[in-house]
Amino acid sequence: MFRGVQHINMDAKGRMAMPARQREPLLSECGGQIVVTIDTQSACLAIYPLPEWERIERDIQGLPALKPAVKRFQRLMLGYATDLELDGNGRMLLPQPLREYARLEKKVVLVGQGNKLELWSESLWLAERDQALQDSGLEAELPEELMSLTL
Amino acid sequence: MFRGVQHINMDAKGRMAMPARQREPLLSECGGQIVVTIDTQSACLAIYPLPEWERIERDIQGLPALKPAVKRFQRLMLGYATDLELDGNGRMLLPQPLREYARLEKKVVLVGQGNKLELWSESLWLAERDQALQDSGLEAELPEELMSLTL
DNA sequence: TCGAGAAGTGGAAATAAGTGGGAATATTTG
DNA sequence: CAAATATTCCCACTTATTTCCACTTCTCGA
Repeated sequence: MFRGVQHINMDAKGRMAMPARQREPLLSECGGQIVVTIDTQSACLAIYPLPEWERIERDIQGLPALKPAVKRFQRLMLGYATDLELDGNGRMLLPQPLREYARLEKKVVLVGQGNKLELWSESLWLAERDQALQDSGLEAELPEELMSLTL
Repeated sequence: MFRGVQHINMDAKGRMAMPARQREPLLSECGGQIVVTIDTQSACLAIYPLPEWERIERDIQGLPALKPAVKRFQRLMLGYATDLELDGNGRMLLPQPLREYARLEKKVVLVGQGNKLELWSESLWLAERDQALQDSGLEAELPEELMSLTL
């Protein structure tokens, strides 16, 4: 399970050190083999351990490809999906197309989401977070499902 | 069950001694494994014993993620959720993103809330408490659910 | 009121993590 | 085919984190 928010610096070569806390599970679960793709809803990347991605990939390919919207979704998710390995120092080298998609600069944020990690540019993450916090302030805006949660 | 309000000092490294009163239940219930996340309504943190958090996590992940407001809520709650353990001296080390979110300085306040603990900066806690006390004076403002309580 | 034990606090040393640079290898291009 | 450029791999340094130990303060009981 991936949890926690971490602020990370990407170096000039596009390398990013995977924080030790997340590195352990990645190495033990899949020997450091991961898949990175885009999030089609937001300008961020999704990072999966290889076995988890393979399950998702099957699900995506099982969708009815005749529907144009589904087909487009498949193109994006599967198209951008890229195999990566952690190098000897536990760093990931992010390919340029992915970096561009998520507008990643030096400062990035890694966010645990249970079965996957999300990677954001710091500025976009802060904007997203503040929007979410505002939402929570306006009770009227919240879907009913949220109101009935027992926290 | 966590009860009581306690004023605590955080040291320069962000370490905070869990009061002995709360430490017992935490150690027996989950071996000192806890999860800390943010409260999206207020600038404070929520501290759960791991098993209790896992229940909540399931509930949150079961929500309809297609609604943008729900997705944002999930990102925040799951993203900030961080595993922690009590160290040999019964202290918690709070990660910086969480400390920043709740604006925690040296003086913090730990508030028992039954199944969880809340952690506040002392100054924000005092302001929140005074506000809550004022609200309670104005009966007209209180939701119906409150009015029907037997205290 | 004094003493013993528990709880809280602080800091230093050891270890681990993060960062940057450079050399070697591969790739592209003229 | 050679030169220039890009990529990968590896090593070394710096910074941060963790662990451990020792001291102080508080609490409870005699």
